Amino acid sequence: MPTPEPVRTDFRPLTQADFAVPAHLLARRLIGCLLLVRDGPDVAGGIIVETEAYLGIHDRASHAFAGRRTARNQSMYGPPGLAYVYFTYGMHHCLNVVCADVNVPAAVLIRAIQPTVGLHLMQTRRQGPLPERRLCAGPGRLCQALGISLVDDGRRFGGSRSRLSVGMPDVKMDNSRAIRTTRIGVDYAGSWASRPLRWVLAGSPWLSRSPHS
DNA sequence: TTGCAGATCATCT
DNA sequence: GATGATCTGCAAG
Repeated sequence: MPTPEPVRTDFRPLTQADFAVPAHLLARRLIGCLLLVRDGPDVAGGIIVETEAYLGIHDRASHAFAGRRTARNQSMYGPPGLAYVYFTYGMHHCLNVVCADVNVPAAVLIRAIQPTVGLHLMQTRRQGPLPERRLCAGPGRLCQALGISLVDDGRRFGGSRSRLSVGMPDVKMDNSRAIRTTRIGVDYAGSWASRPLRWVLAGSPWLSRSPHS
């Protein structure tokens, strides 16, 4: 019989102004923030420990490279503070936070969280039991654990009663250990592949991959 | 611990 | 028809 954890909703949600910054700044800012996803009475989420910035039309690794605008990526062109959720490899969803400005297709991919809220629910969704460090370590795993799918594409990150919310916890994690590394899985992107646009909380056991592997 | 192959399908060319 | 902002299990070292 699992012990229910307290549901923490005591945090300051980020506002549209917080999201209206370039992706590399938001990627840094999100490290240490709390991400929560509600599903009726259920809540799941945790502390963001790994992000990647996708800068826009000049970023070869971005879905919006060269101004590409399709049915899939149109959320990227929306106002800051939307979710851009896409489906890939035939089985995985990935969650991004749209930032910058309307018609500027920049976004931050959430790659890993330290799960803190709704652990039992996340284990169920992931068909666990799994070691906690594998529960939300990777963009696909994270979406599965949080129950995120294409129905969340274009949804707004709102206040603590919204389905999606992200914000500063009342006791903010020390993110002075946030460091930059290169992004994962974008080897095809030429010189953009070697740009340090991935942020991780150094030494965190919850990362999808260590910075030096 | 590391590396590879297979799964599986929306999206784009 | 090819590909991918991935994950998993298994085999090899």
